[in-house]
Amino acid sequence: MNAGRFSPDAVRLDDAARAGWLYYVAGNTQDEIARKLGVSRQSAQRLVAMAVSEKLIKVRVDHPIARCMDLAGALSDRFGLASCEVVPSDPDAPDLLTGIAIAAAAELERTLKSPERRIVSLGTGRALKATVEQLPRMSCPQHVIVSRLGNMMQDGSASPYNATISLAERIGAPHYPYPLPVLARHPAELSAMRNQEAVQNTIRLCERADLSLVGIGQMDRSAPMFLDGFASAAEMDELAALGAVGEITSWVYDREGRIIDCAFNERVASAPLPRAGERPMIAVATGEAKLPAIRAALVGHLVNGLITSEATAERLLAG
Amino acid sequence: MNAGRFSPDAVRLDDAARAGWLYYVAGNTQDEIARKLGVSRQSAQRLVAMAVSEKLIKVRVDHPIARCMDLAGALSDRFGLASCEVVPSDPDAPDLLTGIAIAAAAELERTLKSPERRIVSLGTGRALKATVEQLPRMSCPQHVIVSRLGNMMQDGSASPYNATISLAERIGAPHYPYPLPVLARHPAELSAMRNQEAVQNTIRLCERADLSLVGIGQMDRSAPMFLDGFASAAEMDELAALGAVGEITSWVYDREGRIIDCAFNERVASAPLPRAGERPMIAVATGEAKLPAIRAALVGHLVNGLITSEATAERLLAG
DNA sequence: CACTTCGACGGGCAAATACTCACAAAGCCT
DNA sequence: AGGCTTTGTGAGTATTTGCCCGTCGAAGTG
Repeated sequence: MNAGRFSPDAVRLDDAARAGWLYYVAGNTQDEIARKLGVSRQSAQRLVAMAVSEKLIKVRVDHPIARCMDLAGALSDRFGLASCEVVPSDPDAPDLLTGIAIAAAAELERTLKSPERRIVSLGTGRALKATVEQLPRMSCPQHVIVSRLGNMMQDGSASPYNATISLAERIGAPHYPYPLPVLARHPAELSAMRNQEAVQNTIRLCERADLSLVGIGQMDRSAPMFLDGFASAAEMDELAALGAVGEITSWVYDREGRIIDCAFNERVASAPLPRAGERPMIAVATGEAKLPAIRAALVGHLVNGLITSEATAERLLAG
Repeated sequence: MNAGRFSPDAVRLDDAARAGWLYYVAGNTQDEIARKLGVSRQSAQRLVAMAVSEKLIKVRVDHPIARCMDLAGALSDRFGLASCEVVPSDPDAPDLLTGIAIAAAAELERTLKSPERRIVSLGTGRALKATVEQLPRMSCPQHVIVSRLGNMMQDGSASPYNATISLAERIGAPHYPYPLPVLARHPAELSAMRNQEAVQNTIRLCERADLSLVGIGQMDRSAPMFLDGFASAAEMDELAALGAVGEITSWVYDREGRIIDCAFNERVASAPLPRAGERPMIAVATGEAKLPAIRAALVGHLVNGLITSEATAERLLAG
């Protein structure tokens, strides 16, 4: 028999383990445990509580979702997120948008269910488009949908993946498209544009949004920004040289999540991106290619929420 | 996305898992869960209850309870066991399988965690079935699961309590069902069966198993063997007259743990039971009714490991 | 199309559980 | 020894949980 074996502490811990076993495994009530161990009910409660606080009780949830919640918790801790959701990946198609779109739609739906007026601001992109498609039709004339960035290029042609209009249509809410192109031709033009009453108003709405959903764009040659023609190859190279790793509503940032001070960003007409606000600003993004962009956005607190896939969450934590 | 992924049931189960995680792992109250998931408190309660009833929640107590360790040590000494585990009993339900199933699952898990290939052989019975249910899902394609005995009666109907298939499914490992019925009709038939290539191969796997878990059957009128229809009342009487007190994978033995030389055993098709091998052969059994059967198995070194309950351990040592 | 059945929902309530507080016993320092 | 801190205890109370039951809507049926 070793020394500490019967020390008061050890005996008490044994009792705690026994109480914890009777409670969690055998399903007794604390009253029954008290009777069986011959102590008062309050003591039994304390023993059970001790078993928990001393980590004697290990609980695990045996469902794929559980792993996702573990990952979500870890991401929240690591990056100080107010909200984080991780969706199971299909191993064969880990970056399918459907999963995160469903999760993002659920988040959106919760906000829209409110009877009080809510302002929802949206970015653009495939992920958000898919999100809106997952939202059931509902009637919410009390809310307002506002776009955080323009819908067209300098030449007036419309950008695809505009989620604002579809969302507003789907839920029957008034909406505010962003009344500017994505990029101004030069900084001077931009400041003139910004003075317009409608623009000011829209930006104010964005600032007051009760929920904002944005996509995250990577900065390599598969960048949405490049593919959709908002930036030329030359511009992409230039940005890459400045350390750009990602963009949110066209604001280009570096690997620390700092909006880069450069010619391109000086032409970005989108609503300003507040750093780490109080209000939910949630990124909806997944995919190997977007990893550096997502990581930087989290590090720089450009967003305080994330909806992503299991595979991406794992990579984010590993890196 | 596979078919069932978004079926209503699956979604509900996901929510249940989520609720269970938030409740048991994250320590939320049901009210908080309700708010987070956007449902009423009552629904949250139902989800948590479902997570429990669907066995999504696994609890184990991580503490060597002194009394149980004493009993385990005493049993090991007395019967020369290589391993012995005693789990606390609930005084009002001393023979609950849950407790020993959790312990056996933990043992099994230790073996399965190995990156090298392991061969695990299993018997049948309620205890083993419960054990497999306690095992978390994991991915172990490197291991092999093999059954020590058949899964069906002479007429081809399947026996319940088959643990091999569930285990193999749960961990995604290849498995070898035992390619014979439990009993042959007569010894001649048996020796013909034994010559089959598949049978030889399966038996060899059993002999090389790195871990074997078996149940223990008593031989009175509550015998699993009798209740499940593998032996008639007449056969049971005959065996009792020959001094049978228990059976392991259908091999019937007497109170000294000797396999009885009799007509019944000559028809048993199960893999041979090596006496006191080097490799772990662990019995998972508890209950007043099984006492003589367990004691004899230990005395005769039919097994070299035991997982049982506190109450049973005490009785074994007392007798 | 009306009717029945079934399952889910949420309100309400009683039981179970967690927390607070005041007190007493035990260890500890001076 | 005496005061001090620490730790456990029981009583009382607030919170949380489990369950019953009436209601409602969807799906099935004649």
